[in-house]
Amino acid sequence: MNNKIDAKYFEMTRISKALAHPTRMFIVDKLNEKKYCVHELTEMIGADTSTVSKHLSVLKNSGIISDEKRGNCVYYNLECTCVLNIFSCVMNVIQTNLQSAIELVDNS
Amino acid sequence: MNNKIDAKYFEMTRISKALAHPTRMFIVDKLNEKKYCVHELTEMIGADTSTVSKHLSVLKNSGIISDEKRGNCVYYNLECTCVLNIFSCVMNVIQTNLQSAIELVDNS
DNA sequence: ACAGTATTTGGCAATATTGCCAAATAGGCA
DNA sequence: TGCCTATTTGGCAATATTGCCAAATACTGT
Repeated sequence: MNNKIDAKYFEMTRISKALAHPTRMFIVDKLNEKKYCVHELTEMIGADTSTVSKHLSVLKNSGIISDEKRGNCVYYNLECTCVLNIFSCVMNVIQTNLQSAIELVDNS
Repeated sequence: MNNKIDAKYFEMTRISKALAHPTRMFIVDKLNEKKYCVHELTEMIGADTSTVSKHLSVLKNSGIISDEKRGNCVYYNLECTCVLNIFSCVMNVIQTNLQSAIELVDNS
C-alpha cells in the first residue's frame, strides 16, 4: 500500500475515528433531534465541560457537526446525517451475527 | 449518561472503532471485491503478516467480516456491506465542507 | 515424520486517545 | 468596570492502540 493509497484511506478514517467513542455517538444521536449547546450536552453526559467540549471539537474537525454562537452559548448542529447510517449498520451487524449463531445451532 | 445508555453507545462504537484505521478501511474496500486470504492482503498492504492478521481479527470480532479456512489458507469475507456507507458518507462530508467554504468565499 | 508455507498469538516499545484540573477567553448584565 | 455564566485551551497522567519480532499452531506434500 503506497503513500497515496494510504492517504486516501487515512482521510476516510476521519469519520470512523470521530465516531469511535460512546460519548460522541451519544452526541450525534442527540443532535439528530435538535441543536444543543455545550452545557446542555454536558449535563446529559455527566462529564467535565472541557471533556465534552473536546469531544465536540473532534466531531467538528471531522466535518460531522458545525457550531453557531448565540449570545453566551455555542449551539452545535448535525451537518451530515449520513453518519446515522452507522446506527442502522450496527443493528445489521448484530442481526447478521445472531443469524449465523442460530444456523450454527440448528445444524448441530 | 447512566451506565445503561453508555453501554448502548459503547456497543455502537464496535463498528466505528473497527473502521478507525486506514489499513482496516483498505481491507474492507478490498473484501468488497472478493474474498482474499491473509497473505494476499499482506502483500497489498506491505506490513508484517502478524500486523495484518491482527487487523483482520479486529474486523472479525466486530462482526464485519468472517473467515473461512480453505486448505492452508484463511479467506476473509465481507459480511456487512452496509459499512460501505461510511465510504459515501466521507464523500458527503467532504462535499458539505467544500460547499460551506465556497459560500463563505462568495459572501465576502 | 519432516520441511515448507500460512496464520495466529504473546510480548513489548512507540504512539495516540482520553478525562480531569486549572487557566484563559468571550459574552451578558448590573 | 466587575461579576457571572459559557466555552475553549494547555497540561498531564492514565489508558488504549498499533506494529514489529519471535514463537506457537496448523495444514500440505514428500
